[in-house]
Amino acid sequence: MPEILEVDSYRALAQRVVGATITRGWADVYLAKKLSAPAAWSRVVRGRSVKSVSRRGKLLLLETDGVTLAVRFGMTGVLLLDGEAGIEGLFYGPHEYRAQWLRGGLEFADGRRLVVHDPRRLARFEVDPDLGALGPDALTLTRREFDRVLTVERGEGPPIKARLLDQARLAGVGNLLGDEMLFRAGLDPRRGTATLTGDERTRLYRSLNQTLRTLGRRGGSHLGDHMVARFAGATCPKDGGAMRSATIGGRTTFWCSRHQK
DNA sequence: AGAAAGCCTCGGCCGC
DNA sequence: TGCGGCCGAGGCTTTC
Repeated sequence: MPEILEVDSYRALAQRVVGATITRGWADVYLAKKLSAPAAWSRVVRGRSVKSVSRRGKLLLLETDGVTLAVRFGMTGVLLLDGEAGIEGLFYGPHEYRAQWLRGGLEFADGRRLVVHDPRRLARFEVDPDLGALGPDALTLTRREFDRVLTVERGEGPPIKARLLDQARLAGVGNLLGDEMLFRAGLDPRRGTATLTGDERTRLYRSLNQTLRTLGRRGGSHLGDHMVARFAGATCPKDGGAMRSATIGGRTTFWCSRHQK
């Protein structure tokens, strides 16, 4: 579930530990998969103090004196601070938290605990992540940056949906946000990226911003207008057209056959 | 039983 | 025809 909006709320939660000193860190073998060894996390984090907290796309960043600690949340990761969730609830998966699904975290000198709850174990800890591998952040994307996101080297380029999900080009948009912004922009997700006209690019840029603001206000990536029609045989809530679905960019995609051209 | 909102790797093939 | 890089498929993992 975590797309950029959820991770941004995790960031806001984690902001509260700025200034705190880490006394202990732990991680299970999955959470530590990108590290040299499972024990590396404990070793690296001990004694560090948190200088600042930020986010790049779906990656949460904790700057400490010396290293940058990062968290990827995968599909079901949630950040908890002393049992308080960074978000309201999960769309998929359980709507409850279980101790057995706490996969790792940090403990501070003041007694607080920041932990990752992740039933499906696709969340990952990282140390000094390569931020160069990520495109510009979707929440602060300028029009100029967006035009670069849509720049294609050859031919028609990938389907526009696939390009929006490509974290190396644009950081933060996941499957649900991608579908919602295309739904609002009235664009067929299968369209080759380079086939978009100037007007369509403008429409999509506005839709991206509007989608992020609106769903941010509503409280999550799963609260988009097209969500009620995310099943086989659904009818478009906007114009009653038949909804279609296919795998695009590796993810299940839904769109309206009538107003998304 | 099948599909799931993320990410990573690999192999095929596209276009120069 | 050769090559680099792009792009999609598949896998990971567990749950409902």
